[in-house]
Amino acid sequence: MHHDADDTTAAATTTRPTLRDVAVLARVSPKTASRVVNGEPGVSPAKVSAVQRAVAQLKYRPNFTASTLRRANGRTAAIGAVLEDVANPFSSALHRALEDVARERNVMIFAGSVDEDPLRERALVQAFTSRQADALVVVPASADQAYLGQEIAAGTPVVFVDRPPVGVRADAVLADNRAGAAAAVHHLVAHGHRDIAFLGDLGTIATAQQRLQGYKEALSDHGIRPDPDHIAHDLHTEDSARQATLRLAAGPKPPTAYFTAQNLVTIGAIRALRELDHHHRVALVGFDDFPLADLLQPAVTVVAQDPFMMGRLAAELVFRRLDGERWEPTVHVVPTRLIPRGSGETPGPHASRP
Amino acid sequence: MHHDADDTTAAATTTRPTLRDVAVLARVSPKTASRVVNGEPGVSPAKVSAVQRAVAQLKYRPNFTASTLRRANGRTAAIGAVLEDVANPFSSALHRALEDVARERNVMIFAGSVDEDPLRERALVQAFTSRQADALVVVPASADQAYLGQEIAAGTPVVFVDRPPVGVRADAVLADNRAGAAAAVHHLVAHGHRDIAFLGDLGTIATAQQRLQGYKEALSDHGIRPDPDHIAHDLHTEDSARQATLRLAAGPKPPTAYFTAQNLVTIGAIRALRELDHHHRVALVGFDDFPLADLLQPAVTVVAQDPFMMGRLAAELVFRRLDGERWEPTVHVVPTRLIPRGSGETPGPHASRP
DNA sequence: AGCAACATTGACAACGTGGTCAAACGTCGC
DNA sequence: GCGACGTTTGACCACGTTGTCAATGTTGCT
Repeated sequence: MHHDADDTTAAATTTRPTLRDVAVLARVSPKTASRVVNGEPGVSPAKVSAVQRAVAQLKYRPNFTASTLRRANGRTAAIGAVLEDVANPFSSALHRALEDVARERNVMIFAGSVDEDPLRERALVQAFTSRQADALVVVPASADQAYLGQEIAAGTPVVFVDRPPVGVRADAVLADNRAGAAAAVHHLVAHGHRDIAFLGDLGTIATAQQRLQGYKEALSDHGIRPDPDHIAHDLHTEDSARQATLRLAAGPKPPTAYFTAQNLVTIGAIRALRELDHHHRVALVGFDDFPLADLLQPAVTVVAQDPFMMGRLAAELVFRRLDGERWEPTVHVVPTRLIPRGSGETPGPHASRP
Repeated sequence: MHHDADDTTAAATTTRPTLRDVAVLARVSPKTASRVVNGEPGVSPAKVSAVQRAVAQLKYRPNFTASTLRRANGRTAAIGAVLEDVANPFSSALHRALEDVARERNVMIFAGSVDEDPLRERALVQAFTSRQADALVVVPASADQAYLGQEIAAGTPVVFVDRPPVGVRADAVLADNRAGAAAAVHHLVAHGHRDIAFLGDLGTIATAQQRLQGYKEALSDHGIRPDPDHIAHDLHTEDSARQATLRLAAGPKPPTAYFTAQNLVTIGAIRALRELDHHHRVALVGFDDFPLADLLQPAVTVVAQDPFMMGRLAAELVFRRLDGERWEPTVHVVPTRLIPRGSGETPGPHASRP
C-alpha cells in the first residue's frame, strides 16, 4: 500500500493517488490501469470494472502533465496569451474569445499582462514556452519579436493580434487602423470640420502610428494640412489625455473636432470637454468602442474594432496550425465600423447646412 | 548529435533541444548541465562556461513541466482561477490582482469562465487540478463544492472569492453584501424614499441573496414593509433588467427609487429610466461600481466593491498557504463603500427639505 | 609520502504516465 | 492433439528533468 490506510480522517498531508496505486488496488499492472483510464479497448470487462472501482475508491485523477511528457505529440492542451492587460476591455474580450474557441477542444488558456513593457513580454513568452504551451497568441509590446523565431521554427504556432510582428514571420490578426482612422476623419470633415485634432497613444505602439497615418492621409485627401499643434502623442493615461485636451482647447486656434485614437484617450478628452462645457459644440470621434459610450451625452461616435472577432480568428488560426495545416504566414485584417452616436455629428464651421 | 546540424536554415520540424543535447555538446553529464542551468554551486568555472555556451548555441530552454515532475515539491508555479467570465470587469479586475501578486513569485495564472454553469465550474477545476495547479481561486457558481474536499485535504490551497463555499471548509474573501445593500437603502431612505424597488441577479447566486437580505433588513429598520411587487429577481442580462424596470415603472404605484443589485442590472435599469425620461426624478443606487458611472447624467451613485483588493487578498492567502502557513479556514470580509454621485441623491417624496 | 578533507563529477534511478513488444492465455479448425 | 491465430496482459523503458550517492580528482597538512 502506498497510502496510509486512513479512510475516515484524511491525514494532514495525503499525497495524491497515482496510477500505480490504482493498479495495486485493482490487482492489475499500471499499464492496464492506464488503458482503462484512457478508455482503450482490449481489456477484459472484469478488469475494467476492477480498475474503475479502484479509481472511484481512491478518487484518482490523472496527472495530465506527466501524461503530456510521455505521450507522442507532447501537447499540453494549453495556449499562452500575452496580452496588454487582462483587465482592460480589449484584452479581456480577446481573452474570452480565445477561451470560447479553446473550450471546444478542452484547451486551457494561460494569460498574462504586458503593460507595454518589452521585458515583461519576453518574460511571459518564456514562462509560457517553458511550460510547454502548445501555441502563443501575442499582442506584442516590444520593438522586435525576433526572439520568437526559434519557437516558430520549432513548430509552435504563434499568432500576433492587434499589432504586426517585427523581425519574424507569423500570422497576424490586425484591425484596419489606417482605414478606421481615415473613416473617422472623413466623417468629421463631412460634418463641416477642418481643424481636427489628433490625440494618440504611445508613439511606440504600431497601432498608434497607423491611426496617425490614416488621420494624415484622410486630411490630405481633403486638401487639409495637419496642424502640428493639434497633434498630441504619447497619451497613455486618461489624465494625460485630459490635460492634452485642455491644452489644445486653450490654444490660440482651438480645434473644432477631436479624433481620439484610443480608448482611455477618448475618455480623458471627454472629461476635459465636459469640464470646459465644450462637449456639445465640439465634435469627437474615438477609436475603439467602449461600454456605455451610447449612454453618455452626447453619445460617443466611435470607430469600433471587434476584439471578439479578432480573438476568435486568432484562435482558429492557432488550431488550424495545431491540426497540421500549413500555409505561408498571413496578415488578416479585420475591418472597423464607424458607429455614429452623436458626438461625431456635431456640425462644424464648414457644415453645408448650418 | 541529436539534431541535424543545420545552423543556417531551420528544418521543417526541429525538435526542441533537451538538457541531454546541451550536455553532449558541452561534453559533460546531463546532471552537470542541470546544475549549471539551475545555478547550483560546485561546478568548475570551465564547465560552467562550456555549458553556458552550449545553452546559447542550441538556444536551450528548460522544460519546466518535466522539471516539476521530478522536483521535490512538485510545484508547477501556476494557479488556476475559476472566474465568472474573464471578460467582465469584476472578474478581470480579480484576475489582474491575482496576476500582480503572482508575478512577484513568477507564478502564472490559468483562468477560465464559468458563466454560472455548475458543470463548467467542475470541468474547470478538473482541468486545473489535472494540470497540477498549485492552488485554486474560485468564484463558485455551483450549489455545493464538496467535490473540492479532496483537493483541499490533499493540501492544495483553495480560496473562494465573492461567494462563500458550501459543503467544504476553505478560506473565503467576500464583499460585505448585506451591509452594502443596507447602506444603499439607508441612503435612499435618507433622501426621502420609501418605495424602493429591488432589482436582483439570479436568485441562485449567494451574493444576490445577501443583497436582498440587506435590502429587506434596512427597510425594516425604517419600519417599511417591502412591497413584493417591487422586487424583481433573476435578472441576469441588461435587457431583462431593462424590461423589469419598465414593468415596475408602469405599475399602479411605481417606486420612487431603485436599488439595482448588480452591474448589468444597474445599466439595464438606467436605460429603461432614460427611455421613460424618469432618470432625473427617480433615484437609483447600484451595487458594484463600473467605468464611466461618474460620466453619466445623472452620475450613478453606487455601492462599490473592491475587486482588486479582493483578488490581492485571495492571492496572499494562497501564497501564505503555499509557504506552509497553517490556520483554520477563515472568511475575510472586504467592506464596500457608498459613492454618492447624483443618481442616489434625487430627493424622494418624504425628503426633509423639499 | 601518506592520508584526510574537500570539491567536482557523473551513474543511476525516479517523478507519473503511455508506447512497444513479447508473453500468456484461450479458441478454433483440421 | 497440434499449430495457427486472436485476445488480453504486463514487463520494460522512455519522456526531460533532478535527487541521491558514490567515484574521482585536488588540495593541504603532517
